[in-house]
Amino acid sequence: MNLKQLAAHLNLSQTTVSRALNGYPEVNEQTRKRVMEAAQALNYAPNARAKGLATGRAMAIGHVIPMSTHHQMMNPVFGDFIAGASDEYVKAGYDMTLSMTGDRDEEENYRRLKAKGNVDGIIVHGPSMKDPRIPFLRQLGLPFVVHGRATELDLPYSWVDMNNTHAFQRATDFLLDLGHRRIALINGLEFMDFAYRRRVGFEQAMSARGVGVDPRYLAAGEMTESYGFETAARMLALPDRPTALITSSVIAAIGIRRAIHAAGLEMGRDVSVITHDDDLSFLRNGPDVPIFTATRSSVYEAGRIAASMLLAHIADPDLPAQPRLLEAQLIIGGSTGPAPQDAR
Amino acid sequence: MNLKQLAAHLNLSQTTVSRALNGYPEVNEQTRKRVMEAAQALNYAPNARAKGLATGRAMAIGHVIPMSTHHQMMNPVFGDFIAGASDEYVKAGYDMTLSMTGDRDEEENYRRLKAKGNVDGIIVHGPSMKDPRIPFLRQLGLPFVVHGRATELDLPYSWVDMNNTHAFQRATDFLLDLGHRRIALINGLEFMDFAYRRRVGFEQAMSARGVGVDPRYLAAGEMTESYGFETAARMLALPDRPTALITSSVIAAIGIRRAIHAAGLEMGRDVSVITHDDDLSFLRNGPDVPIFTATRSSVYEAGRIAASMLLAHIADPDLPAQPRLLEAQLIIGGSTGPAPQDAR
DNA sequence: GCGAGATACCGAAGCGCTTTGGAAGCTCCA
DNA sequence: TGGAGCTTCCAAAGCGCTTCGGTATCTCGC
Repeated sequence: MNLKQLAAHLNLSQTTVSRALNGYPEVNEQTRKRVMEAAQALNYAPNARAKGLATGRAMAIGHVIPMSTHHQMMNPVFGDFIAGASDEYVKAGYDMTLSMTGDRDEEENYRRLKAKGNVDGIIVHGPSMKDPRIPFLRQLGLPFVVHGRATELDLPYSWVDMNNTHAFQRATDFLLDLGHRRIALINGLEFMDFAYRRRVGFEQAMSARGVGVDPRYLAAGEMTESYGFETAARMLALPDRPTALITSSVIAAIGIRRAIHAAGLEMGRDVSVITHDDDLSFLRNGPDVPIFTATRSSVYEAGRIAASMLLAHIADPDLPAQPRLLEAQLIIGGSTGPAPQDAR
Repeated sequence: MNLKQLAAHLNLSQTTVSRALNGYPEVNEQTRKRVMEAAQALNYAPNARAKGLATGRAMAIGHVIPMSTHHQMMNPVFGDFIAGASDEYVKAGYDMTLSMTGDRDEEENYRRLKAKGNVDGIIVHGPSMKDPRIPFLRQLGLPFVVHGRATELDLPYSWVDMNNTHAFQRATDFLLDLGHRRIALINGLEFMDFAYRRRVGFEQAMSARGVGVDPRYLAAGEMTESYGFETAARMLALPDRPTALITSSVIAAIGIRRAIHAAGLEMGRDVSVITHDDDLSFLRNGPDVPIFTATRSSVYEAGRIAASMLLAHIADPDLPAQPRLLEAQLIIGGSTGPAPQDAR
């Protein structure tokens, strides 16, 4: 069933039917109703490709996920972000297309995406500190919004990011207030912008109190359970082991908890833990009393915001670049407590 | 840059340029080379919408994710599956589009997907035991492959699924061999086909040895960490607590581990645990010595297989429906051991 | 030296939609 | 009563590609 057939069936021209369906004013309300009903009954839906060809708009958004270390990065956060974005797209009648790219020929990839013309804009995931994709996309002229940002780039572009620095500053301050001094940071890979910023926040809080950062208490890696476990186990084996650990993800925190138990210690008493919590749908940090004290910021929400910003940019290409900084909550759970007396 | 311009630039007809680019034989090799080079230099890429309109093929696959309990289902497994599928699509030059649907008006959704014509086939995720989508899609005539299957449906259709029944049968047998008798199952939601099959496997193994299943040892719910924790905590508080637990996901298993520790017990000694392990990229079950004894089957691999099956169906619509059953490995980790003497 | 068969190219139609540029038919007032 | 001004509709062009149906040129065997 296509427009032509529908028009013939209604004894109307394609023009009129098209206009009736798209809400143009120059069509009689009765006619419109008749058209709508027929379309419904024959379950006609306009062919998206033809529509796109005629209008020059794809009505679709591309999400490009870099898979740096081959699939390692296909991380759990992504699902929730996508879900949030999708909710916005659905409302606006947009589709969502996914492409995973290796880091190789990334530019070529975006260029094709534009030339092929099946997206009207893209969301950039997982920016590094000086992400070359950002200047490239600006020059390419395809609307885009970055989830996160690139610290070392001084260009106007739209992004939505959590205030990583501030969140980790607060988390660190909280631990310092509890008397902790030997505080460790088990961070994500630090070429990723979010991880870099988190370390900065941590270090700022420490130096603001005149507390030194022991390099043995710093680690950065892929945020897996086993990375959390191994790193924490190593640190806890030190003669002057840290009394508190801050980490970047609940998954790593779970590994840390395991290491604490394995060392015969108790989390929240012997060793405090604060994690960042993306509020993932399948990894709730305890429904009522949170297991972990955490800096929390919903990545689902970030997805929604990024999507609606992008849609705004598409609707009005002259819209100036727009930054959007989300503050994390600091929620208190059972994983933190005052520093043990003997460690003060 | 479009075909017309490229053709003009080369002093050739659109026809010839098109044929040169698409590898048709009726074009001089020198001409083809010249065309290819010009296309590369001017970085021309054919407009996908126009191409689709002309060929009737979208060169894209749709993934439809049901979000039953509003986002709860946006589960961690999905990311890895998609990554696997994507690898196949890239090779074949296909794109991937995602749509998340509520359970409401699901049919309408698929119908639109077909009418809009921006996918050539779809992958169905998370089938329930009598999933209405399957008969509907068959009737709709859009090629599809199901990840999982619908036990109560007796229709030919293509699917790729893990042998859930057999995997859980083996896991149960393994525990029985270790002398366990009070074995609990903490399962996923049992209207989901995979969860149902896992319970069947469990029960079959138990009854084959004449061991009864205590209803207090059975639970089914959303596979979150806290569900694992709470359920296990409840069961472990029973006077005749289970000596072994089988569960459906590593995430739940992590919660179970926490409950075991919280009860002052040791996993692998006082209580054994076997989990199913989807071999997720961000949740490796211990790189060398697995933490959990597990039935393992890579969902990334399932994604690859499903995708390539679907592509085959698209290439040849007459291909008969094809089932594909993947066997899980039973890998031994540190979470299982002989049943405690006093429980035998 | 001529027709058959390759070879290498081209013109134009058509995919299903939107949208421009009218054109009927109607109302309504001078 | 006639034409200005609406309202309501339509024919046809065009979006960028593929592909059908040709055509011109060349090769080659007899």
